[in-house]
Amino acid sequence: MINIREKLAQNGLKVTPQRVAVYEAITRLNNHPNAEAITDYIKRKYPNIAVGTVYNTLETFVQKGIISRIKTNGDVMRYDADLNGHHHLYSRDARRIEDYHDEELNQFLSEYIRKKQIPNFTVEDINVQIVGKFID
Amino acid sequence: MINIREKLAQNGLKVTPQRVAVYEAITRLNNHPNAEAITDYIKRKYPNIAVGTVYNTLETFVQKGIISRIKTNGDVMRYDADLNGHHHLYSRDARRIEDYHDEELNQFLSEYIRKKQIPNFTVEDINVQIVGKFID
DNA sequence: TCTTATATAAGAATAATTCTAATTTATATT
DNA sequence: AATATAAATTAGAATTATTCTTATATAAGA
Repeated sequence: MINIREKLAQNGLKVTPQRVAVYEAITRLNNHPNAEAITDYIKRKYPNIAVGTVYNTLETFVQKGIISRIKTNGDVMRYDADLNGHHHLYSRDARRIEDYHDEELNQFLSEYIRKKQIPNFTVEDINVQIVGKFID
Repeated sequence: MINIREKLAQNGLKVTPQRVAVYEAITRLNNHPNAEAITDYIKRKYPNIAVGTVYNTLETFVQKGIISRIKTNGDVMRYDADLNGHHHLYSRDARRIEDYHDEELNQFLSEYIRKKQIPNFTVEDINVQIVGKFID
């Protein structure tokens, strides 16, 4: 578990209650929330936060590598505080997104792609989206 | 190469010049265009097409499985007329997206995921996004 | 405590997409 | 070929997510 205050300081960012709140919202919600869900969550304790601040903060965090953005299919941008290389399970409509951790798969893919040598392209990250149906 | 007129008929869709134009724009542009690029392309020959029609048409095509939408990272929705299972290479900013065809990888992944049996999830599609730098 | 660069609030602006209602058209039927 | 009708298109208004602007407030170092 990351200490967000330290992380902010390490990145030369001021430690503000808004930033701490945004980070906590993402980890607490824990379901790849979008900006609106994050804002709503924060407003329960901190009703005056401006949406612009939430968007700014999210952008800053993504730039600094504190969180990541998740690519979706027709849905709005969503965010993830888990930075351990992992993949995602998507419902068809991408409304629901869950983590899929699989170290064996990570190993295989980076090795495979490294060997394959894609011409004119330097690989930085590999990302698997598994689309299907959640049963529950 | 698919005959779009037949494809429309097969799907119970009327064969209109707008629909044909949208499909042709996506195949001709061939670089995962967004709705704006598609509209601009069509307007050169067909200046009166309404943006709403382009959006409707894209949505209809996606529903019917005639084209696919591509998930991106902060960019707008983009479209692909190539339905042969393939993956994508993304630049960091996702401005540039290229196809990555690799049948061996497809084989491996579907086999791997099938064996792995993700609990409470039925896999329908697997999608690899390779993020990195294009060299050229 | 003071200074100042940085961050935030509030709301206006923008951009992508969707919606609405009137009109037109593709296709099935005569 | 003409007609009927369900479906599609147009034009522009509406909506929604996100970004921008500017004045004010604040964190952190001196």
